[in-house]
Amino acid sequence: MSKSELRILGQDDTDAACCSPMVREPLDASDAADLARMFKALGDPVRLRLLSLIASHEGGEACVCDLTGPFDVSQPTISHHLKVLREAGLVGSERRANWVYYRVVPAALARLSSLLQIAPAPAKGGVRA
Amino acid sequence: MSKSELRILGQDDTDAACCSPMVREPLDASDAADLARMFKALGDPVRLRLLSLIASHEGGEACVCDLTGPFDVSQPTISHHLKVLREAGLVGSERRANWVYYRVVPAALARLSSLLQIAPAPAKGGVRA
DNA sequence: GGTTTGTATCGACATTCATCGATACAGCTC
DNA sequence: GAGCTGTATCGATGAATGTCGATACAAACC
Repeated sequence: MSKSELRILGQDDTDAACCSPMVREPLDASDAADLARMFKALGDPVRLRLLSLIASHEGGEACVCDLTGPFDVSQPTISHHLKVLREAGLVGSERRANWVYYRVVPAALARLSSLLQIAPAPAKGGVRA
Repeated sequence: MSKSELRILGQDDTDAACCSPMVREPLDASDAADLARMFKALGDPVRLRLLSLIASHEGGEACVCDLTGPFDVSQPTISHHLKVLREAGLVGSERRANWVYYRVVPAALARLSSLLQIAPAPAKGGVRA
């Protein structure tokens, strides 16, 4: 398993219904703690670039050997950052032969994205035209 | 002024064109540093709930007096967190009489949201509808 | 089996961060 | 002006974080 799990991105409604944007209602404390762990994982430039490199890599996955090159930090540091992303649920990893391949977890990114989504036209009375 | 600034949310295209999702191409280092500061600001449960409270408050704004109640932390701590959100560009503040009102900066949230947006159908071979 | 290559863990260190109490500042009301 | 209320800043402190070199683990290759 875990390889054949390629589900369509916004399609799994187990997670899809979870996240109305936070303009609609205030987050409760437990949701906030959960989401904050994910945002915190994104709160480092190296990790952000790592995620971007993984997401934009061909096939949607990249091995660690592809990721250590573009940075000025050491290999243990890259490994540490990947672990943070993995434990936040933003990426998953799989070992194939000598290499470990990382790929993004689309549902996690979609959850954060939709949380930050803002109503395009709030129809809030005074703001009209 | 500054009160009449209520522009429609996703409408200002000055920032709207900035952000192709990071699946399309890897972020460069300076963009990543900029974005990481914003995500880091979201990486705390108190700040996330603060932002949510502000965004969901009627009129799209809330005074600090509305924000200190729901938390177990002290008033200076709330003030500190609001400062972090403000310096990250996620909220703006305005003083009116005794009270200071905070409101979200929609363009900032939209930028982060669209960055995390994932291509709805990557045309990955098998996954098509 | 020994060696080599790719990745993760360990221990240490400097820096940043979240939090607090005390206090200062801003603006209202009397 | 005096006092009051709402908010921000200051200084301190314990905890978390990013980084490194050294080292351990995993899998291939000879």
